[in-house]
Amino acid sequence: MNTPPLSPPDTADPPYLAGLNGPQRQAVLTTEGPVLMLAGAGTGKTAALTARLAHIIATRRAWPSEILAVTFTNRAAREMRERIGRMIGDAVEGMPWLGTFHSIAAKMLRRHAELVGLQSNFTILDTDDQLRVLKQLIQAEGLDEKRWPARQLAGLIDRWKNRGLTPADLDASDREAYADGKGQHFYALYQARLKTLNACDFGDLLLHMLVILKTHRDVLEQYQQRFKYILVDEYQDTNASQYLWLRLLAQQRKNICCVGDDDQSIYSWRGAEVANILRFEKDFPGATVIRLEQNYRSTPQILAAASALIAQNADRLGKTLWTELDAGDKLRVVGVWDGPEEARRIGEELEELQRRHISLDRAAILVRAQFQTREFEDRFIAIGMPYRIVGGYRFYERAEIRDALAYLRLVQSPADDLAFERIVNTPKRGLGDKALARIHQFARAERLPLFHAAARITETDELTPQARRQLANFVAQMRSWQGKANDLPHPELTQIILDESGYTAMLQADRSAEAAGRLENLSELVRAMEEYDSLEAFLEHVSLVMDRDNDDQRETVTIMTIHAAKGLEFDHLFLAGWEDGVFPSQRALDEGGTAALEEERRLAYVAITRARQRASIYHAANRRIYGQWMSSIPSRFIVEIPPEHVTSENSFGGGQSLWRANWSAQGDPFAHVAANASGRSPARTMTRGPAWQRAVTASSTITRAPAPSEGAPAASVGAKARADLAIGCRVFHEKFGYGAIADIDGNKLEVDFEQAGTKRVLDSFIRLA
DNA sequence: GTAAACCTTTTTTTT
DNA sequence: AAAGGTTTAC
Repeated sequence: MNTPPLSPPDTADPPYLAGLNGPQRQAVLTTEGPVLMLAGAGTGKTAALTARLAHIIATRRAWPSEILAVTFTNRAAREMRERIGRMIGDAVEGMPWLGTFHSIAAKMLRRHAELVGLQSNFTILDTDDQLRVLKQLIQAEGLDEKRWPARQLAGLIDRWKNRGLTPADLDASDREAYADGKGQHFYALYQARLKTLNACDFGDLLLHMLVILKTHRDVLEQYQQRFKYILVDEYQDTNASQYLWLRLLAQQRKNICCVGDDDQSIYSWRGAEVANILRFEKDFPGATVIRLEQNYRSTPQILAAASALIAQNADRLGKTLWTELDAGDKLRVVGVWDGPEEARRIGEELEELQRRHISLDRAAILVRAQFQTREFEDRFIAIGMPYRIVGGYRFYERAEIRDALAYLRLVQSPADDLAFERIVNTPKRGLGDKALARIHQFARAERLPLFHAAARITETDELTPQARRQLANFVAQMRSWQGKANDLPHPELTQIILDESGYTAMLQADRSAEAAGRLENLSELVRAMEEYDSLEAFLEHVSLVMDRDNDDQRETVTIMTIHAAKGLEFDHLFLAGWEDGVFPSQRALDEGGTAALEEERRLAYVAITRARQRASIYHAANRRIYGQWMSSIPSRFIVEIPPEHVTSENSFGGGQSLWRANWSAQGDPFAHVAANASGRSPARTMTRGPAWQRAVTASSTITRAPAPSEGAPAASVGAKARADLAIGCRVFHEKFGYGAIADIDGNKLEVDFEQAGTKRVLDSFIRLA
C-alpha cells in the first residue's frame, strides 16, 4: 500500500477522512493497485468512495479529468457528484468521466463512431424505437408476428449484447434461438438496419465501444493513459460487456477500485453477473480486498431480520454485518384483507407520522412491481397525501412527449426515419398507410431517407393530390423549422413547432380527460429544455435518462420499486405486497429454479436493509391482478424471518397474524395440508419448499377470497397450462373439495365438484387427487 | 382514411 | 382494468 505522507490521525487528518472507520480509511488510502471493496448494506460505502476520490484529487495523484468513475443509475451519479462537490468544491465540474456506464460509453462512442460505421451524431434508440425496427424486420421477412414476438427477439439481442457478443460471435446454441434458428440472421439484419438509420440502442453503446477498444489499440491506449484511476460502484451489477470494457481499460495501470455486495445483486435479468465480483482477485492478482461490515444505518432488529433472511441463500460470499446502534423496534408484519386496505392502512400510518411532525421525506413505500403503485396513488389522491412515484410512468415515455421529441429529432437530423414515421401523420394530415407505403417504396428505390424521399415525391404524381398537398406542406414546415433551429433558442423552437404543426391545437380540440394533462406535460418539456445548452445536449439527456429530474420541494412520501430504492435509506419503511406471486414474483416462482428465487430473496434483503428505524411488511389476503380478484398467500420471505425479530398483527382478527399463529401452534406445518389432501401430501406440493407449505397451511385459515363464481372467474397469473392435468382427472381444491375436470382453457379449468357443483377455477388452486 | 367496436394481452425489475 | 392491436363500419 502506497500511503501518502499523512500526519498521525489525531493531529492533521484531512477533512475527508473525518469520521471514517478503519476499513473505510483503508479503502480511501489504498489508491494504488486493484482494490475490491466488499461493502454490505448501509456500511458507508458512498462515504468511503467519495473520500477516496477527494483524496486522489487532493494529493494530486490525478486531475479530476483523469478519473473514471462509473455508477449504474443516473441518480447514483448525481449523488456522487454532489457529495464530491461538497468535499472538493468546483473541481468536480472538471470530472467529465463521472457517470453511468451508458452515458460514459455514449460520450466515448461519439468520438469514435466512424470506427463502427456510425456518424458521431447517431441517435440512441429507446425500447420503443427498437421494437418498431424489429417489427418492421420481422414483417419484411414474412414471419408471423404472433408466433415470434418482436419483444422476444429484442430480449435475445439485448442479452447477446450484454454478453458482449456481436452477430458473428454467437455460438451454435445461440444461433438456434428464435424462429427456428433465425436469431443470428435477425440480429445481423437489425444491426445493419441500425447502421443505415445511424442509430444504436442501449446495448450498442457498450458493445460498440468494447469492439473499438478490442480492435483499435491506439484508442485503447489513449484511454488507458488518460484514466489514472478507475472506480466502479455496484460492481455486482456489471454485465459481461461492462466487465470486459473495464478490464481492458484497467489493464495498463491496474488502479481500479470496485465496490459491490453480492447480496445486493438484483439485476441478473439484465445480464449482470455476480461472478464478476468473485473473479476479481483472479483477474487482478494481488488485489487488496477490503470488507466494510459495520452498519451505520439500521437498528439491530432490522439488521438481524435481514441477515437471517439472506442467510437462506446458498450462493453467496457471506459476511457479518454488525452495528453499535440501540436495539430498536422489531419488524412489523401486517396482514390486511385486500390491496385497497393495504393502501388505506399505510396512508393512516403516514398521517400518524405527519401528526408527530415527522417529515414524509423520511418515509417510503417499496413495491415489487410498478403496477402496485396505482393502489397507493388512488388512495393518496383521495386523502390528499402528498406522494411521489419514482420511475413509474416515465415522463419521456409519454406519447405526447415522444411525439414532440420526434419532431425535434427530425429537425436535427432529417435522416431519422423513425422520427419521420412517428409524426408524419400526427396530428392527422390524411397521410395514412397507403401514402406512407408509397413514400417507403420511393425511398427504397432512390436510396433516400424518408424525409428526403417525401420531399421529392411531392414533385411527382405518385400520391393523390390531397396527400401530395399535405405532404408538401409538412415538408415545407419542417424545412422552415430546420432553418430556424440555429437562430432560435431550442425551447422557443419547440414551442413554435408544437403550435405550427397543429399539435397544440389537436390537444386543445381533444375533449378527453387526459388532454389537459398532456398539454401541461408539453409545457413542462419546454421548461425542462431550458436547462440544457443546446438541442443536442437535451436530446442526449433524454435518450440516456428516461426520467425527468424531480425537483419537488414539498415533503412527500416516496413510492417506488425495490430496484429503484437500491442505495437509498429511509427512517420509516413500508414494504407492500409481500405475497407469493407478487413478491416473490409469479415469474420467479414459475421458473422454479433456485437462482430466480435467490435473486428475489436478495431483493427482499435490499428492501429490508433500506430501513433505518422502522420497517413494516404488508401482505394482503386478496389482490386484484389483471383486473380479477385473486386470493393470495403471505410471502415465503415473511416466514423466513425469525419470529423473534417480528411482531405480527392483522386487520381482520386482531392480535397476532393468524397465519403465523396457526402455523407455529400446529407444530407440524404439513398437518393441515395433509389432512385436507386426505392423508396424502401430493407430490407437486412436495417439490415446493417448506415455507410454501407453511404458507399454504396458513392461507387456508385466513384467506376468504371472493368465490370465483360464474360472473367473476379468477384470472391467470402465469398463463401456462399445466401439463399434468387432463379432462376427466380427479382433482382436489382447497375450498370446493373433490371433483373432475370438465374442460381446460389454458390455465383456467372447468371442474365438476362433487359438493360445490361446476366451477371455473385456476389450475394453480388445483392438485391431482 | 378515420373512428368506433371488438378482441387480446399485460406485470417484473432499468440504461 | 387498461392499453394495445385488429377488424369493421362509416
